[in-house]
Amino acid sequence: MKIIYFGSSKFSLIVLENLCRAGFVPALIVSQPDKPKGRGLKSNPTEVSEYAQKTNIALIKPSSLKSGKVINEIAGFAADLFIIADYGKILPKELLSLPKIAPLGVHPSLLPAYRGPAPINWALINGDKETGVSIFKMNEGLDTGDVVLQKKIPINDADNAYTLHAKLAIEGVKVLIEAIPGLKKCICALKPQSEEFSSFAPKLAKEDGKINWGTEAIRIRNLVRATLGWPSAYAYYKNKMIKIIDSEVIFEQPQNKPSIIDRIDKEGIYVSTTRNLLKIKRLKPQGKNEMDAYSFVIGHKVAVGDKFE
RNA sequence: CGCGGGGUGGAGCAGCCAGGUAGCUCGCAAGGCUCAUAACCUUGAGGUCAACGGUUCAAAUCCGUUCCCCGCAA
Repeated sequence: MKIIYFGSSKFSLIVLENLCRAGFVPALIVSQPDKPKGRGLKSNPTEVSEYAQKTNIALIKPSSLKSGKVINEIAGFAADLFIIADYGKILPKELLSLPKIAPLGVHPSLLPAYRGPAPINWALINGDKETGVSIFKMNEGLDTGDVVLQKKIPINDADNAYTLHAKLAIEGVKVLIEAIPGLKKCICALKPQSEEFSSFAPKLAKEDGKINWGTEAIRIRNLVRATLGWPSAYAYYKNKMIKIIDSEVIFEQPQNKPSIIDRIDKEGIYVSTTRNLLKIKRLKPQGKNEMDAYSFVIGHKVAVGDKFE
């Protein structure tokens, strides 16, 4: 079984690692070109590229998949299967027809729900109780191909963007491996996705992390766990940006207007919302390391009645 | 060389601009008060003020260099 793997992100890396561990080592890895990121804007390889270099698997990072040169190079591998997980670009028709069996996508949602780049985050923002992974036959659309196999995964109360990413990536590989043996047979009998029930999960913007205090505590907490890592749920305290790392809903009626600090103890800072209190447990002030909410209180003389914005 | 914040006892901060015996809140230890306590009172331990060099009678503080952490931006 000759596999070509397309991927870029952390999610993709976990899928790739587990795939290799299971014995499906790709003949070629295709990732996004190095991009300037981080402090100093240095050009850095994607996590998948790094892995390829570390393990000495052939790697290409084309800036475009449409050039004849790139297509020829990929065609030269005569692959049986493409596996595409969070690659970041749509594959053109010429490429999709190359693999002998099929181009397979791994997507961390129950398609046709949450098509697009940020399905995990949006499932958390919306407070969903379950999500899942889908293995589908890639076509020219954005996560619109016929579904081969799906698995539902419950979302626990303790889950956040990190844990759910990891969980879905690991489950995704399992389902993928399960799907491979019977592929040839089932690939022609697939049913198309229902357009009627489809939804789109757009990429998150910095602004999506901004906390709106004029809502229920539960929704703010969902935002906190959904955006952990990036872009992070944030608010302003005395004109400084504070990212909320960990929070909890306290089922008590707030004594103050939304965004006012209702109570403080060693466990955290309790902020009023339109319904219930939001307990901030860990946070990260602008330019500082992450810390317990109480440490922040101690160093910054935070008082009951102070306001977040 | 993209822009910016920061490195001060275990934690979070003040002090730096206008150099002159290291401070605050918390934690920790011991003692006290108390039926009792995470509450309160008293006492105490713990710091080469990131590193190196310079200026000075004197540097956490001024000047220079280096290392490390973080935010923005992507």
